[in-house]
Amino acid sequence: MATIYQVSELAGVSLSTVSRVLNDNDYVSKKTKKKVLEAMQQLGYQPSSIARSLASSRTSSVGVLVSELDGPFFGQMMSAIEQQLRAAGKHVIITAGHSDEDKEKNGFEFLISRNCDAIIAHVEIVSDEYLIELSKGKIPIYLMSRYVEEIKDNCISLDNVLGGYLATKTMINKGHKNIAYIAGPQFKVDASDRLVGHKKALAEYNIAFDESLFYIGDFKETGGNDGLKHFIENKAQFSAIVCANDEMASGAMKFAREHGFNLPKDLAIMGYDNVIFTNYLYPTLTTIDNPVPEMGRMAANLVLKDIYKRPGITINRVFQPTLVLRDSTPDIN
Amino acid sequence: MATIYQVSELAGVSLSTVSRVLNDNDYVSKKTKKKVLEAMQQLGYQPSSIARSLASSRTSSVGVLVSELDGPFFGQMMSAIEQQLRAAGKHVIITAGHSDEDKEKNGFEFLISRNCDAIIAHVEIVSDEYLIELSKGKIPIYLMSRYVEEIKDNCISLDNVLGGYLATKTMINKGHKNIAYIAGPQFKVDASDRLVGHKKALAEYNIAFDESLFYIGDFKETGGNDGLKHFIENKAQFSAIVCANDEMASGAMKFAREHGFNLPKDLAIMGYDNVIFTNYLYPTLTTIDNPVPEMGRMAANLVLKDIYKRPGITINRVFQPTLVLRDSTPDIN
DNA sequence: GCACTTTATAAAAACGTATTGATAATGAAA
DNA sequence: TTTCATTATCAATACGTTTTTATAAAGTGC
Repeated sequence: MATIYQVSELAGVSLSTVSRVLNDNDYVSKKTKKKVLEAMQQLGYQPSSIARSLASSRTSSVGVLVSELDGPFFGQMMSAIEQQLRAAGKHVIITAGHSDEDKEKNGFEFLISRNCDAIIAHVEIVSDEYLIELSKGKIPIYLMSRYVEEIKDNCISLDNVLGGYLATKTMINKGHKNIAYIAGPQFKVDASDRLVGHKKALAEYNIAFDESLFYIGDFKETGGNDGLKHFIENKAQFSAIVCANDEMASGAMKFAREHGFNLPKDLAIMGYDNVIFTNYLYPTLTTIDNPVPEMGRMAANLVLKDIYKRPGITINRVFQPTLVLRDSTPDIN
Repeated sequence: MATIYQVSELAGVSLSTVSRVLNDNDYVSKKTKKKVLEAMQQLGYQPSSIARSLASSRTSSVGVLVSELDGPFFGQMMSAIEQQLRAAGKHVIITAGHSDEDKEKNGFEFLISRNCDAIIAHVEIVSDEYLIELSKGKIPIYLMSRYVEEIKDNCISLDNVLGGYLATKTMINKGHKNIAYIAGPQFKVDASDRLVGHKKALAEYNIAFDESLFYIGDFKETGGNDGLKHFIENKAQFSAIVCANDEMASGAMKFAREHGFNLPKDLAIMGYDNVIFTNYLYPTLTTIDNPVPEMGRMAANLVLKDIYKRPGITINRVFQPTLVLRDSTPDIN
C-alpha cells in the first residue's frame, strides 16, 4: 500500500503538503495540488483510516446501540441511519442491548472503547441519570424515542400521546362509543403516553373513561388474548378495541375469531406501530404508523451537524405518528 | 486518558513489558505482571484500540455486508453474528448492498477501506468471478447462503434442495397427489434448488411433474396471487399448493380466500423461509425453516477460527432446513 | 565454576497520518 | 525600493501502540 510519504516523494513536495490536499483545508496552490493529486492517482494511493484516526483522534465511526438487531422497528431505524451516515463517508458500529440493564451498559462501554465519534442509542432500561452521567463523558450520546430533559438537544422523540389520541379518535369517528383499551406496561413511557392520548380523545368527545373497559397487557400477543378474555368474562359492553401495540391487537384478533366473533363486523380492532405483519393479518389491521426511517435519518443528520460540522442541515427533534386505515375498523352506522 | 507510557512509569518497567502483559503472550514474570496490572488499575488505563490497530495492522473489526438491514432474515443473521463476535471482543461494521450490483461492490470497497480483518457477505448480485477476484485481496471474504467452488472453504450454505424436497414430500404425506408449485425467479440459485427438491420428491413417489401445475413467480405477494390465478384460469386440478417462499404463499392465501376457497380445507398451502408473519396469517402457515441464527453464529466462528486463531472451534459449512407444521396443511383422507 | 540455554526486561524502530511553528516566496501598499 | 501582510511550503513532532533486536539475569548440566 502506498503511503503519504511515497506520494510526497513522487510529487516532489513534503508530507504536510500532501496531507493538506488530502483534507483540503489550508493554503495550497492549484499547481501543487494538481501535482499531488496526479501522484496519488498514479500510486493508487488510499489514505489509511487508522493512521488518520490516531493522528486526528477522530474515527469517522458512529456507534449505534439498539435493543435488538432483528425486529422491524430496529431494522428500519438502523437502515436509515446507516444509509445516511455512509453517504457521508462515516461508518456504523452496531451492537445490541437486549433490553437488559447490564447488557445496555456493556454496549455503551463497548462502543466507547471503540472510540466512536458519537453514539446513537435506543435503550429502554438504563436510567436517565446513567445517560446524563454518560453524556458528560468525551463521547456525545444521542437518544432515540426517548426524552431526557437535561440532554434534550440530543433527544429524538415520538409523540405517543398524539398517536394514542389518533387511535381512539378514529374509533369514535367510525361510530363507536364503547371502546375497550388494552394498554402496555405502564412503566414504559411509550405505553403510558399512548394511554394519555386515549383518555384525551375520550374526554374530547365527552365519553367517560370506564375502568371495566381497561386492561394492562404485556405488549405481546398474550396480552391481547388475555385482555379480550378479561373483558368478555366481565361481560363488558364494547364494539371496538384499541390496543397499545400490534402484537396485542393480533392476539386479540385471534382470540376473537376463535370465540365466534365475525371480524371485522362484530368487533373493530386497532393496533399501534404498523409492524410489517399487520398487513398480513386477516382482516388487515388498522394501526398507527411511526415515521421510523425519518427518525433514523434525523438522528444521523444530527450527528453530521453536531459532530462533523456539516452545514445546511435542519433538525427536527419530535416526530408525529400517523393513522393507517385498513380493514379491521369499518364504519358502523 | 492514561497511556501505556504512564503505566510503565508507575510500574517501573519499560513500555514493551507493559505491552507484553497486555497481550499476555511473551515471557513476563508473575511479579512484574502483577505490578503492571496494579498500575493499570490505579490509572484506569484503557488501551487505545486505534493505536493498537496502527501498530498491529489488525482492527478487531469484521465487516458485514447484507442486502438490507431490515427484514427478518438479515436481522436474525446480523444479530447472531454480532453476538458471537462481540463476545470475542470484536466489533461489527455493518453495511447494506440493497441487491444492486454497484451498491454491493461499493459496500465491499467501503468495508475494505475501513480495514476490516474479514468480511462476511450475503450478496446476491455480484458475480462469482468478482468474489473470487476480491478474495485474492488482502482481506478474507466469507459468503453466506452462497457456494462458490473456488473459495468453498469460505462459504456457508443452505441445502435448498433438501428444503424443497421436504416441502413437497410433506404435502404428499398429507395425502395430496395434485400439487401445484409456484417457484421463485430461476436465476436465483435458492429458487432453482428448491424446485429441484420439489421434483425429487415427486419422482420419489412416482408422481409425474406436470407443467400445468407449475408457475414461476417473483418471490413477492403478487407472485402467489398471479400463480394461483394462473392455475385457476387454466382449470388445473390440485388440492395443494407449494410456494417457494412465504410472501408468495401469503399472496396465494389472500387470493384463495377472496375467491371463495375455505382455507385450509379447500386448499392446503405451504410456504418457505418461516418468516415472522407466517405465524400471524390465517390459517397459520406451514413452512420450511432455515437455521439462520446458527448460520450467522457459524460464520462468526469461522472468522474467529481462521482470522483470530481461536482454538477449539469446529466448523460446519452446510446447513439443513427443517419443516414447521402449522394449520395451513391439514391431513386429508 | 564454566559454557550454554532459557527466561526476563529494555531500548528503539515502526505503523501512516495530522498538526504546529518556522521559514520562504509572493504580492500589495507606501 | 522598502515594508508588511499574505500565501505557500517544509521539517519536526505527536498520536499510542506492537514488534524486533539487544542485553541482562537466572537456571542447567557437566
